[in-house]
This record gives sequence, C-alpha cells and structure tokens, in this order.
Amino acid sequence: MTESIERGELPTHYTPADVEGRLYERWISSGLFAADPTRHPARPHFSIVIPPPNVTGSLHMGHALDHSIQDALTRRRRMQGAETLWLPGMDHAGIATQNVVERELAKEGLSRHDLGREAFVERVWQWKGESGGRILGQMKRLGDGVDWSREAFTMDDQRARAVRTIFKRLYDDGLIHRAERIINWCPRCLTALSDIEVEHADLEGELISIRYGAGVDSIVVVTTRAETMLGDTAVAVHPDDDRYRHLVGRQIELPLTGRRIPVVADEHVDPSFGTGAVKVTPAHDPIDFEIGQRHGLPSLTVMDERGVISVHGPFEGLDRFEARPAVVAALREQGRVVKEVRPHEHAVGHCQRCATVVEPRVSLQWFVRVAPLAKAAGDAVRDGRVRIHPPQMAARYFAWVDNMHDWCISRQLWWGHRIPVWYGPSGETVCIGPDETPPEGWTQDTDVLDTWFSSALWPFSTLGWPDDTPDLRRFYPTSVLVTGYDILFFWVARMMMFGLYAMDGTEPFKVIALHGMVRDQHGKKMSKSFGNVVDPLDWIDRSGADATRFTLLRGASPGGDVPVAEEWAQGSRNFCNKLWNATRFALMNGAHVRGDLPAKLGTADAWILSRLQQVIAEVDAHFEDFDFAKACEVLYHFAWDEFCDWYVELAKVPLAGPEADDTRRVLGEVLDKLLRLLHPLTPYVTEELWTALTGAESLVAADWPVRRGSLTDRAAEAEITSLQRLVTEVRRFRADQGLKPGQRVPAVLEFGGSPLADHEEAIRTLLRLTAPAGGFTATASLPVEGVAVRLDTAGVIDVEAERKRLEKDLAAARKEVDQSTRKLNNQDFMAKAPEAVVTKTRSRLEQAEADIARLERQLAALPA
RNA sequence: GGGCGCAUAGCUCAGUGGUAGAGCUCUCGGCUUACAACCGAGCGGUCACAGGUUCGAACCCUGUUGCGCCCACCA
Repeated sequence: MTESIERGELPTHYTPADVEGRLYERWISSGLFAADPTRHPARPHFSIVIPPPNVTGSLHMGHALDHSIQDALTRRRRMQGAETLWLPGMDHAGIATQNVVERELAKEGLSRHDLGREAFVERVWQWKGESGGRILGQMKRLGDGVDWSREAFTMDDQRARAVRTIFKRLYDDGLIHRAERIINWCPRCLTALSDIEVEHADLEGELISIRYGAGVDSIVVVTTRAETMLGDTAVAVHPDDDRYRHLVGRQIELPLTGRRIPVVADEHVDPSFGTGAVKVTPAHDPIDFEIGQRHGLPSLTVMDERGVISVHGPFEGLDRFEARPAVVAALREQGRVVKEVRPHEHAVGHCQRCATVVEPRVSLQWFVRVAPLAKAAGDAVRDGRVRIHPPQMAARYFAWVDNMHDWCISRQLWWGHRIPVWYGPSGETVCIGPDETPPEGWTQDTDVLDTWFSSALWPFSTLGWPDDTPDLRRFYPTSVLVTGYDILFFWVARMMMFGLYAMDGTEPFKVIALHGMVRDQHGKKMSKSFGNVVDPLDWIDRSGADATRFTLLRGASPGGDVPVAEEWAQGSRNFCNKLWNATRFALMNGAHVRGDLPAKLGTADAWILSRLQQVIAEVDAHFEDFDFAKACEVLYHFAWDEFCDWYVELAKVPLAGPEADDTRRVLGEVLDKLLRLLHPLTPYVTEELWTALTGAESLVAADWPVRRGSLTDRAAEAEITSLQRLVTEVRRFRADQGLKPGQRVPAVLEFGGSPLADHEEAIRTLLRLTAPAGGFTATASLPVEGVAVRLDTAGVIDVEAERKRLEKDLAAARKEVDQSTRKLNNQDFMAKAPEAVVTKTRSRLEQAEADIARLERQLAALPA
C-alpha cells in the first residue's frame, strides 16, 4: 500500500470489501487468535466462551452486537499482553432444531415417526452438517477473533461426556429425580416444557359462571376453561367463607357427568374473586393439582397429549378449543349457566417455540432439585465473587434464583442428549456414567434432556471438563460472560448453578456483562411482523464490518438497548473513511514512527499529544465499565474533531517548513496510538492502515497504548483552545458577512503580548487571510483572545447584520455577568459552595466581562 | 397481581447538585490538492407535570400522568 501512495495511486475511499476477506485469512493463517494455555504462564489469562448460537440460527443484529463486544474485549486484552481465548461454538437447540427438520420432512410428506427415531436423529445430524452452522461463516464476515481450533458443539462427544458425568453426579447426590407432577406441556411439540420455555400473553377470554349441584346443595363456580369441568374432582372454597361453610365436606353433583364431588376448604381460594368458589381439576391445572394433593383428591385426565378430549361421552374427540363452546352449550341447555359469559383478560401460557397454548398435564418427568444449587448461585453474586454488570440487573437475578421451582429437564423429543438412565426388566433403575455400560437387556429412558442442560455446562465443558485439561486449568473461571439480559434466567443462572456444582464451588465467570437488545431507529423491537428486521450482513456488504460493529458499539451503553439505523451505519462508514484519509494524508507527507518523539515539541504537537494521553485514560476507563458507547464517542471525537479538523490542518504549515520531520514523527505517533485504540472496535480498517503506517506485521499482536503522564501539557492545551476560539470567531464573522470560504481577505493581526503570535502563519492559513498590500483599509476589527484581527473586507460588510449579532452576544454576556455577580454576592453561596465552584464562577465572570469589553469595542469599531 | 426502569433538541440517546450535550436531521456558504462518504458557520430544549429539600435541582425526596420491560398458579 505504501508504494501505491508514493505513486499517488491510493484510492480516496476506503473499500471494506477489498481488505476484509484478505485480512481475516491472514489473521487465521498466522494463528493470532489461537490460545496456548502453556505459553507465558506468568501472564494473566483472559477467556470468554461465546454464548453458543443455535445451530438453526443465522447472524442477526443481536449476535453482531454480542460478538462485537466480546471481540472488542478480547482484542484489547490480547494487546495488553494477556493470554487470551475466545472460544466459539454452537448449541444443538433441541426443540428448535427438531422443529426445523420436522418441517423439512413435512415437505416430503413425512413425519419423524415415518423414519423412526434412529433415522430421524441421523437426518438431523445430516442437516446439521449441511445447513446448520451457517452462522459460523457469518462470524468470519464480522471479523470475530475466535480460536477456531477449539470450536465446540453442545452435542459433540466431549460435551456428551460432560453431560453424562454431571447427570450421574447429580443423580447420585439425589439432586435429580423422576416424579409424576403437573408440568407445562406443548400439545403441538408433544413434549414437556420448563417454566421459562412458557411465555405468557394476555388474552381476552370468557369468564363463565356455572351452577354445580342442586337446590340448597348448589354452588356457583367461575371458570375460563369450561371444558376442564369434565375432569373436576372437587369444588374448593375458602375455609373462612361463611357463605359456603355449610357445604364443606358435602358431595354435590357435577353437571353433565352425574359424578358426585366433594366441596373442600382450601386457604388458596380467594373469596373475593368471582363467587369465591373454584372448580378443582387436578389433572389440568397446576393450582388445582396442589389443592388435589392437599386434600387427597383423585386426578382425572380428560385430554390426551394433543389436547383432545379423551373421556367417553358426547365430547370425546373434540379439540380443547372446540370442546369449550360445546360444553358451555350443553350446560346452558341444562340451565346450568347462571350468568352470561363475560369477557375476561388473563395471562395464557404459550410454547416459546411454536406459540401453541400450553396445556398443563400430569406426567412422569425428570427434575433437578434446584434449591441447593440456586442457593449457591445466589450466594456467589451476593458474596461479590461474581459481579453482575450493570449492577441493577442483579435484582432480577436474585428474584429468580431465590424463587426457583424445580427444573423439569426431560423432553419427549428425539434430538438431544438422551437421559442416561436405564430400566431393568423388573422396573429397576440405574444411572449410567460416561465410561460405564448398562446391563445387558436393559432399556434406556426414551426422553432427552432440556437443551439448556448442556448449555449450562458450557463454560467448563468447552475447556475439556470432566477431564483435567491445561485449558481448564488456565482458562477457568472465564473472565467475563457477555450476553443479552434476555437470557439471564435461561442460561446465565443455570451456568452459575452447574459451574459452582461441578467445579467445586468455583464460579464459571468473574463478571456477567449484560447488554441490551438491538432495536430499530425508533427504539422498537425488531420483529418480522413489524418488518423492521435488519440483516447485519447487508450492512457489512454495503458499509463494511467495521462500520457495522462501530454503529452497534456506539449505541451500547451499559445494559441499555441499542437502537440502530442504516443511516448511522453509513455515518460509521464515513468515520472509517475519515481514518483512511487522515492516514493517507499522513503517509503522503512522510509520517513515520521511527525513533523517539522530538525533544522539543511545538505547541500544536504538545497539545495533540497531551490530548491523546487523556483519551487513552478515558478509553481505558470506559472499557473497564463496559461502556462501549463512551469509548466510541471519545475516540470518534478525538479522531475527527481534534486530530483531523485541527491538528492535521495546523500541521500543514510546519510540514512545508524546516521543522517538518518533527511534525511527521508526531503525526505518525498520534495515528499509531489512535489506530491501536480503535482496533478492538474497528479491527479491519485499523489493521490495514496501521500496517501501512508502521510496516509491522499485524496490529492484532501490537501493544495497547499506555498513558504517558509526562506528555500532559495544560499550557499547550490552553493555548490551542485559545487559538480555536479565535479562529472560530473570525470564521463566524466571515460566514455571517457572506465572505466565501475560498475568498482571501487582506488582514493585519496585532498580537499584543499573546502567545498566539507564534501561530500567525497557521491562523492566516486557516482563515485565508493574506498580507495586506498597499491601500489596506481595515473595515472590521475583531478583538478576540487578546488578538486584534483587522480585516479589509473591501467595504462589503453588512454592518446591520454584524451589529445585531454583536448585540445578541453582548446581551448574553451581560446576563452572565448578572448571574455570576449575584452568586458571588450571595453570602450563602460563598459560605456553602465548594471552593472549585466559586473559582469557576469568578473566572466565568471575568470571561464575561472581557467579552463585554471586546464586544463593545467591536460595536464601536463598526462603521456608522 | 408483584418487581424494575424510562420520560432531556425534529429523531435516537448521553448527562446522579454548580453556565443544558452528542450523533443524525435541518438552514446557509463552499469541490480550500487527505477526505463532497468532505469542509466551515448556524438554527433548535421553561430537561413530562405538580409540590418539596437546597445558596443552587435535568440530577435528591413526594405525588400525578404516560410509556416500556421482567416475573406471576385469581380460577
């Protein structure tokens, strides 16, 4: 690239597609992302395991954000000298994947039962090999610096061993058991679901009142699910409810069935809701199940696994939603409906994967007894061994781990880790570890494990557990877990439980860094139905991977949601282009990084280097806070507004003079450090530019900048700030007066004692001021920053416009003087305000007074 | 039903006691040999509302209104 610049052939625009593929190849082939647990044993380690994307997934904006953050953290730590590992992998995603493959089969007119279990699972593996894992290729487009040699899959052999091992251990410890309970059941997926796989949505239902029994022995119950009355085995009332006290213990007739059921008293009933009497259907409602347990009521299942009425009679064969109106109609015929149905909004559970209304169902399932595990998971955060960031998210975490129900882990699916329990011919049960063989002739449980069971092992199964591997010793616990707050419960809390359990109380990660959800430019959730979903690959194609990442990171305030719009990605692309051109300018002017910085720095050089030190400190602080938005902002502002707009412009003068080499060195220095600081955020463009600037191999392995306090120079900063004010004021004058930017104006600059005298040439260049020729007549005089700028505008100035302008400024300055004076005369203020505030107020007053003097002089100098 | 959070410029958001900020948008003027994917200048906000604390409040307290999210076994 350098040679082409020398030949003047460097394109004026950065084209991401020309560099991204090439650089990624180079990074991978040179092994820069490969971790080595034995290398540099004295150095700290930094490890992140990727939240494994579903094998069915493809890269969406949420991944792009998640990965951008992890890559930024890892790249920075690597530059800081840590032994880093960012470990990639995928999740087999039980139900989701099975559904995908079943849909494929359906196109061929087949169901999984036509294939049989073995052939179906084989088919899923085949699918996984062909179209699963598309996302891995997409991660390369994004530039993810992961260690591909350690890629893991939640269903591969090593992870299967981990699953078997921990299952056996939990089983032997009595923390896994099998029980007949009421669980969430999806009548479409035909499997049990855990509590968190059920999503509640408010639906408009109908609340209906039905009279049970007859005469004095009658009682009115209210329900939204009339069809379940076929399975009622009691009516419950509150024990203190005087209205029904006489009925408790008596039997009443259940309509339509002729069965007689008892009235029981149960604390759980709310006397103020409806009639205060509840029908009890233990087989089809979780609360009723518990009431049934307390009162020894029979459980009568009236629906099959597909939600179809299965009891003999007129409703047999009807789907639950068909049965409901049918039952109501039949009741109405008998005069049992005492009140017309009325609308009632209530929360209804839906299957997370297919949105089918969940049907509570009594069945035999496997459960993890979570109480001791959840306690440990809560304590690790309470003790401060694991830090949740941002901290307010900890409240949600505690609310969940402290109130967790037992976890139903069995699924009636075929795709997943099969439960490692075998049953003997006479009903014996044995749990078989990974290196054991089941007794001859015994049969394995047909259920598979909840997909989150294997995900929960991820931070250590990926490092080789249950084996004692160098990876596990070096990289566990991992440094930080980066993920969206939406899976705090699904995944994070479970990794905590299993990590602490399997690794003898050692937490799986030191920090949980939660980010928000990517949203559209109006803050709305991206969803297919809104039509506002953005594909990050489109952005990468059009604006580049760096622009895509920078846009996401720029919006990533800690824990906050991230709104994005393609317009903003173009802004980020422009920023990359700005860096490109700044470097192009520097290289064309001989910028370099050879040797020490000049011993004696010019003011502009001292200023930009001083600012750079401050930027390094700020970027470090923001990284430590996971505040990528601020890190981006600081760098964006420094690079564009300070370095490009001021330093580069100021540098043009000395570059043409005898001190040019000092300036070349400083230009090189600032760019060098700036590109390093930006590399974790925008890896491609910085790599391309930095290698061109320095001639070094790769920025990936370069050192992270360290702040040099000796380069801080407050005086230089003050001087340049003063220069900026002067230039801005004169530019304002020029713009207001309609002087074309390119128009050269003769001017005399009177510096008095101002140090800005050193910058006369620069000021003249920036303001397009020429030396006055003969016949110079100053038609405007601007006293700014102690410098009098006398301009010959050849009589074109608009006196009225300028007068209005100056008077406006004057009014503002006088208001400031009023306010500051009032404050300084206020005894309470003087007594109670901190010294720094008083000082600041004084200097503000002085500044305003100086402005008034200046403005008055300017006004006086205006031609009449 | 419980919990958490948010209301600041046209839009999206920073700003946790001391002169209201950024990006984008908008207006005006410019192809000034790094960059028009650019440069320069500018317009734009009684910081949701009502009280309170304080010398001083966008910021702390109370209430009101309007949103958002999470959890949830009132049928």
